[in-house]
Amino acid sequence: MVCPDPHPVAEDVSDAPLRAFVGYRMKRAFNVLQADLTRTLEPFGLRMLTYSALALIVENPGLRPSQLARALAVERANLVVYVDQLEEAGWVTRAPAPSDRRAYALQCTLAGRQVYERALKAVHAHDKRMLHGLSETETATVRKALAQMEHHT
Amino acid sequence: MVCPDPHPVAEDVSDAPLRAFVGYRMKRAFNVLQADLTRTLEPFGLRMLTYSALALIVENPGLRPSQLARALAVERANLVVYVDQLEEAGWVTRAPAPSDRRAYALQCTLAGRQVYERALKAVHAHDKRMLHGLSETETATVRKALAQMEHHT
DNA sequence: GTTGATAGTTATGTCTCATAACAAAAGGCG
DNA sequence: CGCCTTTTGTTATGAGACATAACTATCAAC
Repeated sequence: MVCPDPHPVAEDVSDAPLRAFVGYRMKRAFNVLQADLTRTLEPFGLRMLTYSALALIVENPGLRPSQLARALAVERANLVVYVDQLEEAGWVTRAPAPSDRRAYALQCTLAGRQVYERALKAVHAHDKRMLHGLSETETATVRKALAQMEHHT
Repeated sequence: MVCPDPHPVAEDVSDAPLRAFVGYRMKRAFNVLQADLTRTLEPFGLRMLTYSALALIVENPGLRPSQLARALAVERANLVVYVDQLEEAGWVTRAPAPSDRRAYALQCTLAGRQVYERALKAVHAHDKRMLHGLSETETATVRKALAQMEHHT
């Protein structure tokens, strides 16, 4: 049974003229995804970029900030802040690089590895949530399409 | 013939651990798309959100800010700024709404309609660029997947 | 050694997005 | 009619992502 709205709300306007564009749909979908991922990471004290940085540090011990910035496609200037946060949390250390006195070798601590592994499980669950209802071939197509768009600069 | 790099650059680190997630790929792809769209709209004096707002005002003359905010999924507080910019550019007017003295009826001017129609062509070309290399069925799958992710809050 | 490029950092500014608070007006209800 | 809640547009404010310029220290090449 339909429950009539007691507060006559103003008519909803359609955004159909914008839905013609894949870019608009991506923006809307990404906003939803980002909100869900932020909620997913919040209990661990991580955000999208600090999680990404921590992941690459755990998987590539000893890498340097400039390498990390290139891998994540962020500016070195901004990466400083993310590494600062990871260091303040006690998850990452800046050790002197053996071959270059300008650079640091980024290492994760035991606590850093532990929080990463717990967060990794949550992020996997998040990703599965986002892809719910899509077949294997469909998700493969989406991955391929996104890769193509990314390299189509 | 391979040209040896005279400046021995630091080894590239892979972001493979993050590529497992569709969310990460979406972020990377959307950054590229957003940069291209920003360049596309810049000659018209428009940005992503002012273009979106203008599009819905042109296609739905007389709609009110609260309706527009709902359609675009942005907060009313932020929409004010976008409408301000469109009004200052002389593309949109805030006329008093006949039935509600709190609200405005948003109308586009002739200049607003003209800049919209020219920008629309450019945005269509941008969208086609972004989907280059994908078949009809593949783009249909991408649209379906994005719609599903969006409504999977 | 001098020069030019690179590493990390700091400061600054823009854009997107969210929230809180407010006055004016509308609508429901006794 | 008066009371109360909601809605509307708005302002102010803060967080977060992103870019750029400028600086010091170091490297690397000639």
